[in-house]
Amino acid sequence: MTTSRDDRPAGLRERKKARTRAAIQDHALRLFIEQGYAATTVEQIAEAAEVSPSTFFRYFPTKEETVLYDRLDPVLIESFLNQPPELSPLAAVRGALHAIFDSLDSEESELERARQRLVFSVPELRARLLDQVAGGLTMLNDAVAKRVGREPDDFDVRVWSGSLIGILVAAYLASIEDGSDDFIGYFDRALTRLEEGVPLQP
Amino acid sequence: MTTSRDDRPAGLRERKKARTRAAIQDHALRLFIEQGYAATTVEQIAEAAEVSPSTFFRYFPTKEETVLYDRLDPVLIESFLNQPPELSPLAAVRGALHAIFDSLDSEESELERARQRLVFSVPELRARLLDQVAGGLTMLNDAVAKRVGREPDDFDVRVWSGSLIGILVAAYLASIEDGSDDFIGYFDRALTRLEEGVPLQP
DNA sequence: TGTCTTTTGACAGTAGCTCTCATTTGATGC
DNA sequence: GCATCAAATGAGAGCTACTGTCAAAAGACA
Repeated sequence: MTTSRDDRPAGLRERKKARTRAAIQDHALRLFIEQGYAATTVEQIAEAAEVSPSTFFRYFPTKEETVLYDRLDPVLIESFLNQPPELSPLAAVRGALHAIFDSLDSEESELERARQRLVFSVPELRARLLDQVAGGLTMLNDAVAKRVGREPDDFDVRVWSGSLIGILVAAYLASIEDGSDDFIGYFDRALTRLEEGVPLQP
Repeated sequence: MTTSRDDRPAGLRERKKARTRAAIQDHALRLFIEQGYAATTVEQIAEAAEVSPSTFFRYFPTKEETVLYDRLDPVLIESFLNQPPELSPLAAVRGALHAIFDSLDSEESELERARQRLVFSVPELRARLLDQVAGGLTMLNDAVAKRVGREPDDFDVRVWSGSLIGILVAAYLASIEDGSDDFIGYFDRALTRLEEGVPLQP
């Protein structure tokens, strides 16, 4: 049997769980946008999703996590690792970014953008997001090391990965500040600068 | 009259406030190290510092802040801005880092290191630290822009600042992982790499 | 249908944090 | 010194995120 994507919904139990999880997350996001993050209590979310508060915490360890859980992250890493081996690390990064973000339909990317706006405007969430980014740095560093055939604790590799993440964050912030939706374009330009050795003439 | 450093303790009130603040922070740090961060309650800290819990929250908005408040941060920025104008941005960064960290006596830097270890081991604190780093990026970006005579939203400037911060964080993490105390040395090497255009050959 | 396992809800409890109000304590003019 | 005012403090009530326990409900499987 061949199911197109999310392979095998399996039992009723699993499907119900997935639905509950999605319901909680959706209602949470909606309420946060409508009334603000702090002003929305877990109890309200639970009620909206028609579960008890206890159940809420069985699905999400913290209120923050309903917003922070990023479905794209693991997909991005996987895509990076699957880029053709003859590509340079930087070209592979570029390829992975495009592969993922160009595949989102307009509804998905609109929701994703709403989520990002929320994360950036709530200090609490922003802080945890950055911690995730730092975690991503380790993963990226390992992947880069593998790709260029060096050790993960190689200093050049670490510095390179660090600059890459720093550049991406800076480009992302720039796109937000400019009010632009085209963060992929910003990423591209930033990657090109890194390719050129991060020049900076007065 | 010449007071050596912290100019004019002024009134009794001010001095008492400063003492209370320091007491809270010191006892908090001590208790965190002794019993762990989560296991230490605000009530315990308040009791140790001989103030009421209400007073604790008048001095620090959150429990986290007792650890996170970094006295070196504003000093670093100031030092960067005061570096001789003929230096390149990168040389100015190097100069500022050395100016500050080389001036710490052994007790100060030991305490600072204990604080850093704590911050890095508690996810909650680490997350907020990173948010501070992101805030620092904006300040750095503005300072760099001024230094090279460009606009703060200049893309090259942003990318450069981003890569610098990313590199410093990566170098810092590397020093921690290696168990080295010489993070200044790591910073230096990382800065040199940036100077060379962040090369990475396979 | 009956049994076993997972999921759920009710409830109680802890701790971070806010707010209010009365009391104390340092600053200041006389 | 003393009276007056502003700032600092403590006591206490209250909200909410989060944890842990236990019994009831619902799906899996025979």
